[in-house]
Amino acid sequence: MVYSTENMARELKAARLAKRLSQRALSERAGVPQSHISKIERGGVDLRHSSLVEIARALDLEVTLVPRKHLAAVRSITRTRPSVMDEPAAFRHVERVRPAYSLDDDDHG
Amino acid sequence: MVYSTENMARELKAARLAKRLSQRALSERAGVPQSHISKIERGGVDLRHSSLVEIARALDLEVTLVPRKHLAAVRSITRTRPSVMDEPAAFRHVERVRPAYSLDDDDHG
DNA sequence: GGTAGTGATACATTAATACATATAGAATAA
DNA sequence: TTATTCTATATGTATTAATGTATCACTACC
Repeated sequence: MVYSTENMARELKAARLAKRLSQRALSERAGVPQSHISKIERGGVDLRHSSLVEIARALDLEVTLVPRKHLAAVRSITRTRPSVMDEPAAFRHVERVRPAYSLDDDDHG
Repeated sequence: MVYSTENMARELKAARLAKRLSQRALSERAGVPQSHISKIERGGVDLRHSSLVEIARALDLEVTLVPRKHLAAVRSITRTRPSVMDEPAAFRHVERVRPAYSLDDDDHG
């Protein structure tokens, strides 16, 4: 699976958890089956752009194109640090995720 | 075709033209057939995420998720502002003043 | 025990991307 | 004119996203 896909999957999952939504709740908001949400978050899907936008918006996120040279500045604005205790108990057993929307890039120069 | 797709198409085309690249030149950079670039820019394709990322990177752009509440701030950076590192070192200590949010925009919804 | 909520997974089906290759039309330059 | 460049378009094929439905394991709580 492509790096960009896995990375996006992590970001979406982190954003969902930060909003304390279950996959089913998100699936209703976004109009996508829960089974598909699951597959997406596990990195098993190379999302179509329109689908990504739909899901992102259901999470109050917008998909944007940022010039590379402005990436650091953008990251400094969008960085957040969700606390473990912000999550509902039901989610705490879930694998811990990194900060939402961190644009940590490695792959590809 | 979906709005988000058309909008992305416009942004990609604008970015390509800004870099003064032909579709063919971009297709070689991104490893995608020129015919596909054409279709994309005409809004006839709902790109997969990995494809979008490839093409965007060939244009020195990164696909990012931005929380809606930070959109205005991000746009004000992205708009056309030169990055800090483009300035002579001697000016970098000067506090940056933020112009009012520019209203010109081709949205994102 | 039972119930409810969560996420992962399976399956069949439909629809669409992505690709290679080729070509046509418009504009420009030699 | 000819040649070149750029964009739009067409055809055919393989891959796969997306959907609908359903089930299973696990956890938490009554």
